[in-house]
Amino acid sequence: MTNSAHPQSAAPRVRFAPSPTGYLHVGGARTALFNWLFARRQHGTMILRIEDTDAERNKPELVEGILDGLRWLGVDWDEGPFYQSQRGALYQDAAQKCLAAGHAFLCYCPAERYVGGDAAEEGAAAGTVRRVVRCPCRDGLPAAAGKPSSPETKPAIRFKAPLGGKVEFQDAVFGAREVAGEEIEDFVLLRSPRGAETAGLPTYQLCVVVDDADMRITHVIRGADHLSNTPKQVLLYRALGAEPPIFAHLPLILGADRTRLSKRHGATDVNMYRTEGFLPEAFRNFLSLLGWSAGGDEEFLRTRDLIEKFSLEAVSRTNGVFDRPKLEWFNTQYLQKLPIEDLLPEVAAELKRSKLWREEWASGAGHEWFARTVDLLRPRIRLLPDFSTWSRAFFSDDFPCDPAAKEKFWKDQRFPRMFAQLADTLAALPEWSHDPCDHALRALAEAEGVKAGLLINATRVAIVGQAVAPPLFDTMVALGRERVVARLRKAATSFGAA
RNA sequence: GGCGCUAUGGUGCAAUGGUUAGCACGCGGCCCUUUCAAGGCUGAAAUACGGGUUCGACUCCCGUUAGCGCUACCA
Repeated sequence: MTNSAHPQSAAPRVRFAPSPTGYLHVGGARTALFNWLFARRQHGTMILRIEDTDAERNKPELVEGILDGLRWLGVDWDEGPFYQSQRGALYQDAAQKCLAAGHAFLCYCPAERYVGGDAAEEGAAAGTVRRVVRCPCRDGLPAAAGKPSSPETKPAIRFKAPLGGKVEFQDAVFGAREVAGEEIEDFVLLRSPRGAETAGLPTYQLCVVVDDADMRITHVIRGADHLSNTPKQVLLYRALGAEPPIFAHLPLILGADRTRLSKRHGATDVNMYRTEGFLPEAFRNFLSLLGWSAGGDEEFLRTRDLIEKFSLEAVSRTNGVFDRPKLEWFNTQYLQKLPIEDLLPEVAAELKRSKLWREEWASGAGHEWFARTVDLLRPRIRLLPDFSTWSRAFFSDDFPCDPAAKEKFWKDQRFPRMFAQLADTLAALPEWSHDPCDHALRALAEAEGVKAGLLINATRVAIVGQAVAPPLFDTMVALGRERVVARLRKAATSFGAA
């Protein structure tokens, strides 16, 4: 009984559904990115939904950080954000509907009767109950388990999982999936009320399905950690009279030791990468290649390329390691290869943060100078803040002189004299450009009987305060005659004297 | 424990059942050179193991091993 709203016939609708129990982590960001790439590629709709049903672990103040992370990543959304905490009636209705239709039952078991996870292992060893597969309450025997059913006992609502048969669904990444009905446990839909005033809160399984159905999500793209839970959700879709969407489970992102990525692997908060000064497009490129590839050998893929080439079918099924060195490589690639005008705003923002920015660089000749200087600097920059630290001497006269770099030259008393001499020569140059500076310095070096390279290195330290900088004469041109001459004169008097 | 997923160099990805198994990061060497980068060239480095199927297997099937996921009144 397919209707016109069948998942595959409509324009795709996808969603990213973080829960505000922490920051936006790398794995979530990758999930968000893939949803977004898919939506943009297919001209579909991207929806943002905040899954905040866990009243205890949920921290509303974290939502803004997650949204910031998404915005920085360049992931935008067409609908939402919706909050599950504000949609309670929908879940209550759905649970009642399941109950009325016989798809669910009231469970009077105390919550602590059944345990899972590690505790289950211990329980198994002790020969006690391991897990809920078939709850004794499902046949309408509230007290069947021998539990006290006092008038105060408030039931949970559990889904009545099938005793046999198969549950099938389609996964764009993992293929056609099939699970035996008896493998699925009687999972909770509505928690039993804790305390007299609290209504039973819905569980994740109920909320996702109700919302995904209500929001007409056609493709559920999420982490592979949800793969095993999907059959339960498929059952719920059917019970609610909805057609299940197509699923696409993404392989997990692991740390260097191949365990799940966590804080001890370093930064896992996307906003930390922003703070460190990665370019969002570089981060996006790197992230997109974790569990996906465009097919060929091309790796430098700008956002438009990613959108053009993205497909769920090309997503890998293998968990991948988050390789920070490669992320850094991507960043340097973007720093170098981006059209200069695309990079300038990021650099300007960095300089503003560091209070080094000057409005005259925003337009006209000042802007041209700014663009040329950034262009000169960028092959050596690794992270955005390097522009205001490592390259500080290019944007301010207030910069430190590296003592170690200075020490290499200050013992040689010829340098102060040569700096003074060079300053005079440069000041008198008819034209301020690379070659005249070059010739002037080499002529001086020859006259003084000093190797040109040595004088070049010393001069570099004199005018930018450090041994590492772009080629000297390009640096001179970028700094401008005024600054170079002034800094040389200052070095002439302060260099030898310590 | 049960159920499931996965397996190509250290890492991320390629390879219609037929390639000397390719690219990139990282690592080593060389070139360039005015410091440091960048760039160019280059080297080492992989199909987890065992059985099948096939003329031929990284590719298909089975088993083993390992890793991971799920197994919550978390999401």
